[in-house]
Amino acid sequence: MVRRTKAEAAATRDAILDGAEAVFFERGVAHTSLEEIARRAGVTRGAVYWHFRNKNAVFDAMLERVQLPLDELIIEIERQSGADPMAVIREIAFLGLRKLAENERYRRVYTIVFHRCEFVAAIGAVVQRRNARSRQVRAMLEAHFARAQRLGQLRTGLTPAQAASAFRAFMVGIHDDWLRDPEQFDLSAEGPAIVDVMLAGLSDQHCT
Amino acid sequence: MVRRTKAEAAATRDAILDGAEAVFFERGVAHTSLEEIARRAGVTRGAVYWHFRNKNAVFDAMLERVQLPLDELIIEIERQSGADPMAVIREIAFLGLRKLAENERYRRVYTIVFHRCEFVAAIGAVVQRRNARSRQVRAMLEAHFARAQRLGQLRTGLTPAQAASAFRAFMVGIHDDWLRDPEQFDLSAEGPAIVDVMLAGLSDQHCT
DNA sequence: GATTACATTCATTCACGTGTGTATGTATAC
DNA sequence: GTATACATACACACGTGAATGAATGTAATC
Repeated sequence: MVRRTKAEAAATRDAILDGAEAVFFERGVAHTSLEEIARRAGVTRGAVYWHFRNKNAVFDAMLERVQLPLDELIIEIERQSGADPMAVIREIAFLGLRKLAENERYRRVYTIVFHRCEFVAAIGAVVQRRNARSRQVRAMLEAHFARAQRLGQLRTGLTPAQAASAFRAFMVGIHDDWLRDPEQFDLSAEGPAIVDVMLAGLSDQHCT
Repeated sequence: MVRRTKAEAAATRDAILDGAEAVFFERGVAHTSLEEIARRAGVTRGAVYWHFRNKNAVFDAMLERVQLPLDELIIEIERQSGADPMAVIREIAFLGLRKLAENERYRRVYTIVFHRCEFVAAIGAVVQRRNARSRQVRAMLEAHFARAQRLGQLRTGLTPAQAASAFRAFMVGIHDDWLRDPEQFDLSAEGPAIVDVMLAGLSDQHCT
């Protein structure tokens, strides 16, 4: 069982990432060995070390598999409903919750990110990339809220930065809290109502 | 250096927990050895194994050191402002943020809980206790929001369960997001305003 | 288009370090 | 004198990373 065609090699690479996803989810990133990942993927550590430098690289690649498509979707949303900033915010929130509720891979990977790994200097590059991503998202949110403010849609007395902080905290919290115990409430059913609570807090109130 | 008085023994126990706190924070729970904890505490692994069964027991004890006082404070709050349910909610939120901003031990331990450990079956008891605690908090919140609803203080169309979910997500998110990068905004200064965004979303709107 | 030469894709093996749990030693408080 | 509060020592398992092997795809050559 050796030198395969390019397509077959790509398939084993994917199998390794699938295996990593499963084992990371079950045992946590730090507690899983490359041996377990390889076994789950039906290969040996040799294959893993061929495709990836070490466990961090596996983790990294596993993240990219779900983050890249999501980034593209967000860009798409921004282009479509670019006119109304609060609508963009709302769509992004709904998109996140829908992904969580419906896409198993997304749910599993983010469970790993939130509850099955340690964000520590040892995984270096991952942490830095995550922080960079984080600041990028924050900047995007602030820009939308600033536009909302100019349109009189932001609650009076609230700065765009504060709005961004509140919204981020809320979205991060939904992920963290719900993924910790998905049985605590029905995300598909209650999600939109819960998001609208946050949006109501952020929006200027018009009394009819 | 051996058999000490009871008070001295309790002091070394505390020193071990202090060391664990520091090393867990720096390297993550899974990546720290009892040897490192012992060294930081100025003792050997022998002392650690005498006071605790294993690393999980150390982690457990470290958590209790901050959770017990916090529980008592919340009980105190509930007794004082028992009349106004939304005021209780607000006080609890403020208390949490104040602890985060001011109490270094609280901040470090919760950084560990949120970003430096893996919640996986391997740490068994801790996970179960956390889930139990979680359901308990949720029940308390729902009770307060139910009372608020009867007083006409809850946003119309919102159920107490939804309100509890939204509030929990928000508070968890503040912890998760801010602790990941405390430099991203000034929690002491902006915290109250951000909390009030959430509360505004949860409250019924009175148009004057 | 068959052969040759080389690169790819893994499997296998080995050397090494590191952490754990326990057993044992020991001096002191009680 | 005995239980306590540690320090020391030991046996063991596990994981890593690199080195090596092996078999096949692929491309160049004739």
